Amino acid sequence: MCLIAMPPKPKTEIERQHLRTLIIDAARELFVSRGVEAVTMREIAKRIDYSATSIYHHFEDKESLIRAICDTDFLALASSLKAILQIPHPVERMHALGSGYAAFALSHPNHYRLMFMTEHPPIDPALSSLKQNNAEQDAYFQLKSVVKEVHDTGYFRPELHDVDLIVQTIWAGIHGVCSLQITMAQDTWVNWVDIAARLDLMQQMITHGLLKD
Amino acid sequence: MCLIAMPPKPKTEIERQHLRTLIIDAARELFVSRGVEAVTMREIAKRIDYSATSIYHHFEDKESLIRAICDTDFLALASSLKAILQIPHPVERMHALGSGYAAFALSHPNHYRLMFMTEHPPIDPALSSLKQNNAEQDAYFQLKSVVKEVHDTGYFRPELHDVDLIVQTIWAGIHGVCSLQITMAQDTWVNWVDIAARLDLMQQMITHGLLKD
DNA sequence: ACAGTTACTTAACAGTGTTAAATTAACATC
DNA sequence: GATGTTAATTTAACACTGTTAAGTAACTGT
Repeated sequence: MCLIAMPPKPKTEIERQHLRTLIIDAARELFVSRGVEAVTMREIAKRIDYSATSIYHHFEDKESLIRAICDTDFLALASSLKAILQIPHPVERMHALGSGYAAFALSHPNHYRLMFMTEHPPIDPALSSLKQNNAEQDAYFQLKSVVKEVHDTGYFRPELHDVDLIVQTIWAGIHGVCSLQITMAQDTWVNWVDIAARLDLMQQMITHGLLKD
Repeated sequence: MCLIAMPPKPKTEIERQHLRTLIIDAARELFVSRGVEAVTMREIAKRIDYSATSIYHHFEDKESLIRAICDTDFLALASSLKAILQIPHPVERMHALGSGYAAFALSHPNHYRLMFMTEHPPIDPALSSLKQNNAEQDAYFQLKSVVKEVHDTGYFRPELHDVDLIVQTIWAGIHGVCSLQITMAQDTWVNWVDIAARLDLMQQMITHGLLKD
């Protein structure tokens, strides 16, 4: 009987996975509530009653842990947008994707900050379980598909041809509203208008700015 | 004669200011080239041949130092836009302000990251030397003035009335392009189009989206 | 029964921002 | 001119960080 040190038995792969997700979940919860930098490895470990060192058995370093979380969050983002892909009219669908994306960003600000507002070392695709160009897992691809359809149907202004350019500009617009809200909403220098109104005007700007009259 | 310890004489206010700006300049240079988090207080001190501790005589902590730098950078941003305010036609001027802002962001990415992409504790206006609502010092005010003029001249779509809302949306658009570029340009997941083209389409989106046809 | 592997632990390292306790120099006063 | 005060700066130290080395206990295969 071991009361203090509680050591180990060789584990099955499934048990290893279990601890791995235990770490991820604890870390995510802490990261999300207080931000990545404020949370220490020791704290994550304490939360699941392990020593800090044991995290390093499952993740190379803190950055890897962060990216593992990002990975599942990219998936979560794409999943949260899946239902929208059912909307029949492509322009409506494009609009709804923007709103859905913003809803994700604003309701998971710390996830979002991690995913799109902090620089990460270049991704080793081998380590990521995410499938690029997959409508279930790749949010960029989801938007690109819709934009392509809107383009093919001839709704865009005639001078607009580069689908990637259009996608990246729409993305930038929505991202701009969300990221400004996340970092600067507390700032008193600016007299901030309601976020819903800002998002709405951005959407108008996107439609009026890109679509034929 | 003191060779090693080189200690102090009571300094005049002007000499104090001198060391203060010495610290700021050294810190800025390091921050800008490698980012805030990567630079240590000891390193800044070594750069100007002082001990780390002496920085704390001039700045309460690292965050204060960072904000002092931000402060001068906000001023630099507004200054860099001053010439644009001479452009006679308000719509042209609005467009040029967007380009000028983006040029600043993209040529000083680490300043920009500090100014608009990282959360700071709420500003104590007493500690800031910046004058709000001043055309020489407040970039938000600069844009707002132009937008107001465009609005008063009746160029905006008739349904657009809230000047702050318009300003914040234009800002979000340009900021979105710039911040996405700064954090994600290295990301290989997305097939990035040339930044100039993205900026250009955003500007088109702004004009077509907000102005009367 | 014994080695080897696995899963973990404690201890330690090198570094961080920051603070307390000297140290030294110039000034003001007697 | 000695003396005490004050200001500027230093070295030493603290509490903490991510991370690594070295150890330990339990299970496995032989």
